[in-house]
Amino acid sequence: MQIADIIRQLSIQALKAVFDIDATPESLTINETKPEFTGDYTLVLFPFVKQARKSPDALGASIGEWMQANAPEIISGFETVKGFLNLSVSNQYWVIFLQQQGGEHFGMAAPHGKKVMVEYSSPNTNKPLHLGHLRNNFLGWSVAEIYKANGYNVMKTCVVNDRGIHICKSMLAWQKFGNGATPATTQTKGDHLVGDYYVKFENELRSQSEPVLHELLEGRDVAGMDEAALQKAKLLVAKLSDGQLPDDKQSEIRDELKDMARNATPIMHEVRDMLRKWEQGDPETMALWKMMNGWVYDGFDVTYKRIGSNFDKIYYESETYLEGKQYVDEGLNRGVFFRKEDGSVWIDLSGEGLDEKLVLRKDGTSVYITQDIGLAKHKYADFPMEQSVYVIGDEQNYHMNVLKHICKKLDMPFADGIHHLSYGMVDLPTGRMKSREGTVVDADDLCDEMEKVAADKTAELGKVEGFTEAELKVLYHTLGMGALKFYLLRVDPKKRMVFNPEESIDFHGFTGPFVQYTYARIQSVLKKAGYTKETDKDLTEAGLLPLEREQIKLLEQFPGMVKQACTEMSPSVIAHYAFQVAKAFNSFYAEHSIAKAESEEKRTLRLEISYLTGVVIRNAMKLLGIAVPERM
RNA sequence: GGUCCGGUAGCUCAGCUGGAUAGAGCAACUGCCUUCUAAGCAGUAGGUCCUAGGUUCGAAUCCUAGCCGGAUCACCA
Repeated sequence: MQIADIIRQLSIQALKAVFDIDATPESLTINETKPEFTGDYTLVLFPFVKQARKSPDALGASIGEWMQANAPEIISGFETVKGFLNLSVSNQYWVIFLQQQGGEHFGMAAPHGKKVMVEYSSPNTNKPLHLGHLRNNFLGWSVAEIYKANGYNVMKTCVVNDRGIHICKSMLAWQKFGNGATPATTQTKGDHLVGDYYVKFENELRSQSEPVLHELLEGRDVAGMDEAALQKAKLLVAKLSDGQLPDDKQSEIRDELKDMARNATPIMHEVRDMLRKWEQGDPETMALWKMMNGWVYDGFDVTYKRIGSNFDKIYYESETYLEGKQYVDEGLNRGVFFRKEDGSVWIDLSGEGLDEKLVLRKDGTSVYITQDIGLAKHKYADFPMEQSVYVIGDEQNYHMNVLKHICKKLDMPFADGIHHLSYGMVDLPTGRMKSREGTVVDADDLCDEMEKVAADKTAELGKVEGFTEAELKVLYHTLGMGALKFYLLRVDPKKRMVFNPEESIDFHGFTGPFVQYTYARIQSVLKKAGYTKETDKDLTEAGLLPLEREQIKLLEQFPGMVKQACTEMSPSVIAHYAFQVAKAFNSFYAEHSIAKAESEEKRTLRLEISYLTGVVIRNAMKLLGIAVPERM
């Protein structure tokens, strides 16, 4: 049990014994004592002043005395200040903790058999990965590690969006403009090559749609548009030329016309044809699809390997997208869904504060949500988990809410365990990333840049001596990825965040390399001092200086942080904690000599503190997916 | 318009199940490398915690209203 919980228990016992007050653990406020007062943890007395019918000072004194008398091995002293009972934890407690609780796996809970699935990454096979995907990947990986550290059996999954009109766009453009180009002939990474053709498609579409839009605005008929659409377009144009509409309404109509024009272009007709052929299983189209997707997967493999991401199971949408339909029948039979006159199927979620939601089109084909229902069921069949975490951007909050409600209404056993780990978009200092303006930060480029900066800084500091070329390469990778991951994970996931390129490559302060540096420093000290673990030496008499005590206190909190990170599904908790530990150690290091301590007991004590700090940093960073170097 | 999320130092972010004088990092300024790694440490300066009410011993934190920013409310995925 952690010391904060022990103090909580003691407080409850004291209140009962001295004042006969029944307090619940939740009704107690226990904080760390502010540095300006003496003590380690503080019990807030105000809530009990009335019941005890004592002044805060008297109340605090009684409780403090009781604790000191009944748990002298834990509480060594107390002080009541203005309604706050500041409790000092005994040196003995801290030292015993340091010698006995520590170990290579400190902070990691034993397995308890509960299962959790974490779905993350979810790439499209028409574009390479970018900065937003990195936030997703790092979050997913880290949350999976955090669950493992809390004793869960974790299955990491990835759902690949490998079908649909957007995939066909790359395929069509390659057919039209590619001249048989392959990753090999062009020396281009497969995902980038395919992405390039996606861009080519969009460019072609733009140039084709401009004249069409012009025609529409002129009120002329456009080939390839059906009668109804044409009528609608004419109506919109008439509204526009009216000149009566406010600006925002006007631009809305312009956007709508633009869309219509885009859809009426020859190339959009072609791409829709291609999708139809794909759905019919046309051999030629399938072959093209398989070939190009293969290129993309080869490219993704390289990137995933580089960023240290992998999955236990990959689901391909092309294989699962038809599965949801069978549950529509089930839902209809049970009255969860209803059918409208046109044949479309809906669910009414107005009771849940949402709207009516379509689950099957009138032509009988499934929509996004239908596929997700099918996939959820499929996942559960593969891995009957208690919890299922979806790492998906916050623009899908509504969708995920709907999915959870539908699964609940269908009485799916995993429904209550569905959690949407919703994260905010990554913006640039200049605003949001826009592919049209070419401001998207490519994942591969970013990794290159980070490693290059790591190399430059290392060279600048003259720290390359004693490393082989191969070791340096590993080090640059460790540092570059550490900086990037830490930068993206230190922010609360649900918040939108700003990616400042200059700040992200900073290796000072609240950064990955700072924590990594502290770890390397510790290993260097331990190595030079010839450290070996000593558990039988009696250190309780050596006393604890303030910085020594602070450091042990911080380390003792690690298991609690691991738990908190899990309940909050927030790696940022770990990032902040890891930084705090590193920062405190550096102060301690600067103030006290470790290997040349004043006495043998102090030397042993400080080596133990250093060792456990190293363990905590390594384990905490591992939860973030960040490796730590033995030297740097 | 409905729903959800955010608004804390010049910038990026903690703190939000109510607790003591609101914290880090970056940027600025001052010091500290013949002693275990200076990618470090110590210090100075920097705040209407969006606004206005309310709840109470106590509010950045809870409630109400409003302001600003974002997302979403598709027979797209």
